[in-house]
Amino acid sequence: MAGQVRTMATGGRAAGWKSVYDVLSKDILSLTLAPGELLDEMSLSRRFGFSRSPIREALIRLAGDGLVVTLPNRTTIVTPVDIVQFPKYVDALDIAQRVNTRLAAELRTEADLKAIAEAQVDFVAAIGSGDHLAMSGTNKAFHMAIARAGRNSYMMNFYERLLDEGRRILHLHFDYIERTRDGRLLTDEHEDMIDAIRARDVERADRLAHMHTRQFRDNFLDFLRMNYASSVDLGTPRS
Amino acid sequence: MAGQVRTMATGGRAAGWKSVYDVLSKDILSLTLAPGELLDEMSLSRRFGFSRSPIREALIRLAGDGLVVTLPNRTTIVTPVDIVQFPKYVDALDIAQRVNTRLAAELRTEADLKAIAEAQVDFVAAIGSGDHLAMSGTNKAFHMAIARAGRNSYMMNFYERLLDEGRRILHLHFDYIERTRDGRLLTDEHEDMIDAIRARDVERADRLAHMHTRQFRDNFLDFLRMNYASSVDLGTPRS
DNA sequence: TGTCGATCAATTGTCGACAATAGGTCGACA
DNA sequence: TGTCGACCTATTGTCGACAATTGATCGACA
Repeated sequence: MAGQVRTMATGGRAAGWKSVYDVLSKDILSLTLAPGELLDEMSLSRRFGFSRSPIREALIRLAGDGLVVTLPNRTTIVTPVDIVQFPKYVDALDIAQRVNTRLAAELRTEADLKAIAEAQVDFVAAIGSGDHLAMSGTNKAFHMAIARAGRNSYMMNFYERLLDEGRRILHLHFDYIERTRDGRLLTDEHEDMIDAIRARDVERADRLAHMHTRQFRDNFLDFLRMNYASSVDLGTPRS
Repeated sequence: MAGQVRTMATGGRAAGWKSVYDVLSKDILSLTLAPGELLDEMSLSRRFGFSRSPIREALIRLAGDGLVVTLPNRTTIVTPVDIVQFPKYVDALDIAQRVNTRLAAELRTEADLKAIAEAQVDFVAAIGSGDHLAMSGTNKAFHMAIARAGRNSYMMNFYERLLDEGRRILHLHFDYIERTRDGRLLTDEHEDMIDAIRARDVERADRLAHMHTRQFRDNFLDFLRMNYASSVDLGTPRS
């Protein structure tokens, strides 16, 4: 490490583990730390300039969030993105997205609408900036604002966890989305959802949420279907 | 503390935090450790006979599970049972129960059915034993066997977290249930669910799951409605 | 060449000490 | 009597050291 990152955290105690947690969380969500990558305490201790205790505490908290995997006497790893589980992920996201968006259409206040609209403005700005981490972060913030309007913390927490996994999946194929979608990234769908919530149209909100999940799924499947490699003629295999 | 509980854990390292985690987890779920109760590291260190590090690690893991609340520089507390949120909890449990039970009816194998049936046998035995912790534990295990048959780990994890909270709520009113239900505790409903899953009757499984949630809700609301106090005549308030 | 046991180094889990924090108590003052 | 500041104590957060674990390497042997 060329230099230590000894973050001067604002606020008092717990500045150790929290600063480590925040940085690692961001790095994992943005795929700066790749799925499966090793996170050993000694390296992190040298990198952040804290002793191993706050490092360990940050890692345990990240494990609680599902972002890393810790096993006894083993080096912690960044949680792998399990593509085989993608269909299960999509099914769960669909449920969470539909329930939270329905609840928002049912229970929203004027203040909620304002917050959702502001989150969408931030999202559109992030799209313009080209900053992938900001894009995935403001997308999540938009959906969290909707979930907040739905007023069920259990459903919201479930949704948040799924959205975080979705952020990592998004980062796997941002380049692809930008090339094939003129960088649009589903902004129209967000606007439609806002309209349905404003109109208290629960069924429409549900349908839009469902379509939103399907779009996300189809984007990723298209990405997986893509063949990046140059055409290489290996000849016809002999049987 | 009259004597130390220095548990001789099987297996190697991580025996420190894990044994603390297991004991505290059980105590919290059974309400032996009451909601809101303080868990200070020094006392736990003396109680379990470990230094504070594994205690802290266990507490951070318990916080990740939602069983305790840790804040910087504050003594950790057992997560309160928030009765105001009970309706939100029931709505979320309803979704999770229905989705997992539907999926089980759709995707179950013969091995799944066997596992579910065995879990129900354990549950019935626990009812007979009168051991509240075993009753709530085997009830959870029954529903987890169903969720396993549904094959969506995201929905299963969500359900598990809700069932754990439900265990604590169950422990709040076990005596009441036993007095008013002849200790039956919904065993017939479990059998009906097994039948629907065996028959791959997805819609019936869904309905039964929904009724199961409603029954749980109604039991608890009846319990809250009960007046335990002896009748005390304070006279008619003067306006 | 493959297998096994011994050794070593780098990690992880825990220990106890030190420093920082927060709440309670006490005395002074208005 | 209520408020404020100083002091004290018991906690929490972090430190660095020690012991345990694990994987890699090496040498011996068949």
